[in-house]
Amino acid sequence: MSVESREPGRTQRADGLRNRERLIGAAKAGFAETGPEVSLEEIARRAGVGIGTLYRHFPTREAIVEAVYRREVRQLADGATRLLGSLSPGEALHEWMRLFLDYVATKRLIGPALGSMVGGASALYAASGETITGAVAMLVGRAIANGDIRADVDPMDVLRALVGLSYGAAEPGWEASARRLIDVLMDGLRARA
Amino acid sequence: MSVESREPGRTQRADGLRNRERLIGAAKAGFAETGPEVSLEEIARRAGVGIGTLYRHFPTREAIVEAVYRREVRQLADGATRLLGSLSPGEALHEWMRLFLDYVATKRLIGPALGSMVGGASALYAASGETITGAVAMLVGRAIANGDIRADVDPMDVLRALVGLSYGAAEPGWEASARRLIDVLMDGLRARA
DNA sequence: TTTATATACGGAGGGCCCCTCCGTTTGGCA
DNA sequence: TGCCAAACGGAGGGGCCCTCCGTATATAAA
Repeated sequence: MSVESREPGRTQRADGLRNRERLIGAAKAGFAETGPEVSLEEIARRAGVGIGTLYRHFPTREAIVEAVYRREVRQLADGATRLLGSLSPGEALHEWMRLFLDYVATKRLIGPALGSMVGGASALYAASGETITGAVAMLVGRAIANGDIRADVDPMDVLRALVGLSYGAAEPGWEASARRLIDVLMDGLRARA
Repeated sequence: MSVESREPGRTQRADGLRNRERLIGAAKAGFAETGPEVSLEEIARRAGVGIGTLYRHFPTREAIVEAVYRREVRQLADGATRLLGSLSPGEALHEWMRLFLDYVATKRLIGPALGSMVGGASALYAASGETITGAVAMLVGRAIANGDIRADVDPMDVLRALVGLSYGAAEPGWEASARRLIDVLMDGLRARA
């Protein structure tokens, strides 16, 4: 927050930016491997950074949790554009659905840690919902326009399917199963010859 | 557990029993005043007991949380019998409903701390549900038999009403409001002349 | 009553964590 | 190249969890 929008008192130093990114990455890895209770000192260690640096960038635990979440949402949305740049629209949609699974895993890991944010968390989730809706609409639209998938597909249906797949994330083996189901879903979406 | 059912290798010492009770009491007070994250050392301090003693009686945090919960349920159930011994059945029911509020508060405070018990927690809750169902059935039955309340009252309806009152426990002022509503409910239940 | 001993007690101490504070280093502009 | 705000790192105070073990005592047997 405070670091994101800085008035030009000087400039944002490159090392500061780098460490910030490292910390977010380390936090994500820590959540994935240790769970939501991973210690802040552990995150700093993983990032190869002093504990003081962590606290300067993220004054509270929630701050860093939120940062991880934001970055994940952004990467998911950016992923749509990126994939459309290098793959056929149909393939891009397919690949993006796989990306979505990773996002779900993150959300699940991070949700608990966000519990204390009371009101703020729901606003955060709401904003991310819009971002994702936009991304899926774009992907589906392009895929239809290109004739890769059936023309009567509602983007929201695709999103609902993905959300549906997310129930029961947590059980072991969930991700493998979800990936298979995504392949099936994609087959079903494809335009018939 | 291990302490509850002891084979007669010797006897359960009186001081041990006393401290166990003190610890449960202190834990309840701690949950009420500090919340579910109250530290075990704080509980021991409140009980006027060394930390070692706490750990001997309750090897894990869950163990003491569960003990508080069990005691609360038992007191609620025993309360029904006790109240019936000293008051008219109608008054006993009225007073017992007030007791129920205290139980709800405890459950709310303790529920989060039970999160880690995974399967065990639901079994614990289920057992307590039966205990409470029995108590309310007895109270209502006696009150009807005595002509204190209308004869067409289903005990489960009373229980449902009480559970309904419990929604929104957490907001400040909830308990006072719930107590007033219990008076209203009791008026409604009373047999007409 | 006295004694023996299983039972119970208490708290020091090791390890980890949170968070602050401040002396040191360094990136970037002039 | 030199300056200095920006950024760094980690020691240190305080807390919590949990174990371990020497000490005290309730109780049953003598």
